[in-house]
Amino acid sequence: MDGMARILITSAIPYINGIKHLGNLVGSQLPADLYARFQRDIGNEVMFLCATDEHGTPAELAAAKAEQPVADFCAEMHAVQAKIAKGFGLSFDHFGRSSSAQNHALTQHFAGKLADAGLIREVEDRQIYSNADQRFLPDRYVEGTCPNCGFEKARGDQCEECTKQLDPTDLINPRSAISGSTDLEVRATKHLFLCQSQMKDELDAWINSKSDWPVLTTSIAKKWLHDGDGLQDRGITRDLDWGIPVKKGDGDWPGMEGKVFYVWFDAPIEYIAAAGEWAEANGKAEADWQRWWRTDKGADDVKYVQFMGKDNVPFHTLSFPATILGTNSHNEKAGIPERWKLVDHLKSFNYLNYDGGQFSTSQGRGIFMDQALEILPADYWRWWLLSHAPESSDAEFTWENFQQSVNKDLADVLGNFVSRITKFCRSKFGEEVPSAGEYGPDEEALIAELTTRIRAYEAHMEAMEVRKSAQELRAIWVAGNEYLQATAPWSTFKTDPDKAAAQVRLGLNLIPLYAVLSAPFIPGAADKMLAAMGVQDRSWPKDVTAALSKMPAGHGFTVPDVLFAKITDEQREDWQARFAGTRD
RNA sequence: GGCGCGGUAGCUCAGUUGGUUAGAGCGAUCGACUCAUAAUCGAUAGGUCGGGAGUUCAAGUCUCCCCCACGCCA
Repeated sequence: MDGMARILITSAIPYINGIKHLGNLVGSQLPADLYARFQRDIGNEVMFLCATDEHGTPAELAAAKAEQPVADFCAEMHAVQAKIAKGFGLSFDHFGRSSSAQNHALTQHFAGKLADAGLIREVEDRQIYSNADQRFLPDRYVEGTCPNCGFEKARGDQCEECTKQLDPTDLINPRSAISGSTDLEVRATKHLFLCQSQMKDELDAWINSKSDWPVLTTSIAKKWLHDGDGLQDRGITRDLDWGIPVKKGDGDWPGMEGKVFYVWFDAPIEYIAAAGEWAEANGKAEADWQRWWRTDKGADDVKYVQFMGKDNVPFHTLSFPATILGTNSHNEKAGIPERWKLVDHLKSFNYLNYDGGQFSTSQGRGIFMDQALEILPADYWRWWLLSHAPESSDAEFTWENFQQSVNKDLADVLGNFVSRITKFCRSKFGEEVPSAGEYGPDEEALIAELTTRIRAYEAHMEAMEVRKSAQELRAIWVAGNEYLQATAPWSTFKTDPDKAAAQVRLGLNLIPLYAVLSAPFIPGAADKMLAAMGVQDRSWPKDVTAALSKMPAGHGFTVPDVLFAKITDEQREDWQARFAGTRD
């Protein structure tokens, strides 16, 4: 916190196909937002980027189901996701789209660089083509009878009944999962593979240098690096219409006409492209976004942090870095200055389960982001999800736990604190900060405790220790209640009104302090607190004594409405029943 | 089957490079207060740290075996 640091933050980009559930939210976007808000609040320069991941077969099929052109479908779903993200207070500097012109250009650019570097090879392959659908079918979109167990709805990649790995050509009576057509044929096709295996040692050394990354992150990466025959090359193209056309930079790629890049290749590049979209949307120059991503153009002092669920770790620790490292080392050899930023810290999360099972997008099981906002304000969800973030292991959402935590932490400890001190002041001194009395040992002790705790809170936030941060913040709220309980201004008032005035003055000043500290977790309530207190100064409490004088004697305020209404047993039971099944 | 992450009070979790009587929040019980959203504050109870063996002066913390849950891969 000495000097202004520059922090680049990206959250795993959600797939365009439908609204995400709370498990997705807590695994990437929400903790990323917490970190972004905190870094901004302590005065650092932040670029927080996210986007929708729009390419691939699932998007095409969802669009077909909605009877829409896929581009229209994506545009519509992007708007829906953007609106919900806003509803949750996700403070992206830009929420982009992997289908953007910027991503097309960059993806083709990187592919060209990798080809120049000798890191791309062409592979002849035979794939199932559906004449009725007029398209190649990805393995899992071929259905048929399992040759192993006879299950009639086995998928071309694996039989879900006997779990045997399959090749689509193994299936008996194969048919298209899209149209049901049996008019299928095997056709020869050609695909590009990224030669990750060539970069195994470089990636290994890089991962090994990251001693401060979560164990979850490095263990997944090392497993992929060393398991079996080691890191495998991966196909980066597909025979689809919807996607980024395969090109070598600006030029054509002979033999690859009509093919597009595979989503996992273009999706992470969208992190970079989103910065370009940000620049375009805000009337900025190329240099303005490049200073975040190009180490040869000012991004050297940027700290880049990624947030994601554990399922995304392999792509972010191996495939995307292979793209960046391969490009950079090629440029170095060729004497080209262009260098791209690699991730500095990768914060990964386990899964959040729902009431004894998994959240499931495909089965519609659990609570989805739009539904969550329909029943409660974002702050309730933000607080519970973040204070129970699945950091060390999978975590579980239950309605009982949610009700209990939220009622206790938000309504009783924080909300009621604001309520009790403002109402007491109003009844004894009116709606302005009383001026009489001086601070004494009780107040000094409180300030000392708060200082210690705030420093601990900052350290946890800086380290992205989400649960610990929440715990410390809660302890800071509790300290206010302890102070009131110990000094008891309602008693003091009877014998020494001046002293009570000083106690109330301090109590009131805790509200804007709490608002600023809590804003990364519960931005909505923080705004309400500051507004009610008539405080515009949102500066971070580097000095607690100074921070506790934002409401000087005579400063007017209003008693805010109840900050957090409690969740009643009836509501809980109602929601429990409503979200017990699956969504259509 | 292989690998990975976990298995610590009723519940959710902390436990740094092995070191005095294993901690927190919630819940429970008791008490204090009555300003407040029947809120708050304090105290107490509750754990052979999944099981077993080993290393060590000393192990929740290291080693080995086993059991359970979850995940990834075959």
